[in-house]
Amino acid sequence: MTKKHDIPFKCDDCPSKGQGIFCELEGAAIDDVSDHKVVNAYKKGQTLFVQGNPPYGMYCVSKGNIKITQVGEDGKESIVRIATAGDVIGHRSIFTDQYYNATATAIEDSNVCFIDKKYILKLVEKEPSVACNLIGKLGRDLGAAEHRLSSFYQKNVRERLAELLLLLKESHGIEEADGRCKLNIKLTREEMASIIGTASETLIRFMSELKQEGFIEQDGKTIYITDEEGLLDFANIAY
Amino acid sequence: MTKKHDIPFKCDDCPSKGQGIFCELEGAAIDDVSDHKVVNAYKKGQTLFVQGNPPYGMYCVSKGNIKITQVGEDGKESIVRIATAGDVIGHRSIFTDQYYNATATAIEDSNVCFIDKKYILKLVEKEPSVACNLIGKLGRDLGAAEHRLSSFYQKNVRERLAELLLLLKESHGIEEADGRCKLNIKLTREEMASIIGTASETLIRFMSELKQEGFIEQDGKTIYITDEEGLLDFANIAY
DNA sequence: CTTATTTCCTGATTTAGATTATATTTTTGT
DNA sequence: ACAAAAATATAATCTAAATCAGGAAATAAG
Repeated sequence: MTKKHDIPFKCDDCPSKGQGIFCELEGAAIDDVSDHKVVNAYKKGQTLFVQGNPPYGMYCVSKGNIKITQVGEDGKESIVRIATAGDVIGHRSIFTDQYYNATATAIEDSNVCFIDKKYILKLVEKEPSVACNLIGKLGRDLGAAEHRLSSFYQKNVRERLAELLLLLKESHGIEEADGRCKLNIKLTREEMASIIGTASETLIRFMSELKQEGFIEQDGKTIYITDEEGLLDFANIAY
Repeated sequence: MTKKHDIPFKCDDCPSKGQGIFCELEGAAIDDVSDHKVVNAYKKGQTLFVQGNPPYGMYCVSKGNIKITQVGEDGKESIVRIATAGDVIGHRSIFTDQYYNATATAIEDSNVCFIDKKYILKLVEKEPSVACNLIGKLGRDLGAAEHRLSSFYQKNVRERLAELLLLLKESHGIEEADGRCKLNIKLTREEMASIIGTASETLIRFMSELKQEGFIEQDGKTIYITDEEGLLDFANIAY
């Protein structure tokens, strides 16, 4: 594995400051967190941790996007979650006392802080705001996972794709001057397919369809949403 | 809706004592919880709360089984989780400040305690053990949801059915004297189908297959697992 | 007890999407 | 800059599971 590069900075200077579970900590309290973390720079494709390994701490994304994947016996990869700036990863395993049941991989060059397990467990006991934010974060993630679960059964691939694009708009969308919305995340077709649980060929087919219908545009690997209403319609179509 | 029936008792006398998120509270602390709850008896089929409504508190199952479902535009129902004695329900919505995004329905006669929202929020700040147990509970639920998510894509219906039966054995299995394992939960075929995300006809077909193969037996609506190894094999089969 | 309703089961038919195959474009490494 | 590898794209075929259809059991209701 390529050696990851260390770049020290304080939580107070983090680009994702005010977004994560430490957002309510101030002064000495947040400096204390800074003193207990290590910042690592991961190149695209590098893994933070691997399914089956024991957790030694928690990760907090400062910059970039990390995919959380599960690999089946047959080698098929499913993306169960994507973590962005301000998100934590690996927290699940710490508090449930289980081995990692997923693998975390940087899908672009990212900065991620590592915080020791013991310190986090202590911090949650000491700082109710951290505990509450963590509960909230887990709660929203669980809500999202359960929503996707029912989508899987209740919707077909075209609808799930439209839903995915709208979700990515919420989480990574940037409104452009020309009225289009740029999705500020680069995913391969394979990765998009493994989020909505379909074959990449099928996903590509429906992406082409969406482009032809004029709902989305593409510039290299960057996707622009040009007609949100249309996508909403497309996502609801019942057969 | 049929009137639900109130039956007062203390947390210390709860059949699920020691299993839930309050398990580390003792003496005055647990009595304080008792003073802030109401015990309700729900008949089979009664709903605790409905998707879209605002949450006023949290539910803690004392006895019985509650299904958590999401209904799509087309009316299809997905069971996203089943809560048993010791489990909490509705906690997600309280801490994420969202409306309920699922409906909770008793699948058998059950006793469930209701705890006011304000009190719970205060308790989590005051009692680190409750916060940690809640984080652990959410973490395990999230892990289970994400596992099911990847199963959905990576496994076919027969494999998911075998997996479901093995999971039900873990959560509701009772070892019988004759070596069989009784699943102490009564689900309709429709409900089982909506857990693994398939049509009831398809589920019934594979259930018949499992019976013919001798992996399971049935007595009325009660399922017995007679060959766990066989099921494990059945769940792994790759085509 | 009899009827009605719901749940369970099995077979036939259809279809959404997986799989296979092949070509083109883009990215990566040297 | 160029070759090799990876990602994208489109079309043709195949299959797992949905849907449709009809009856048997089991439960509930009168």
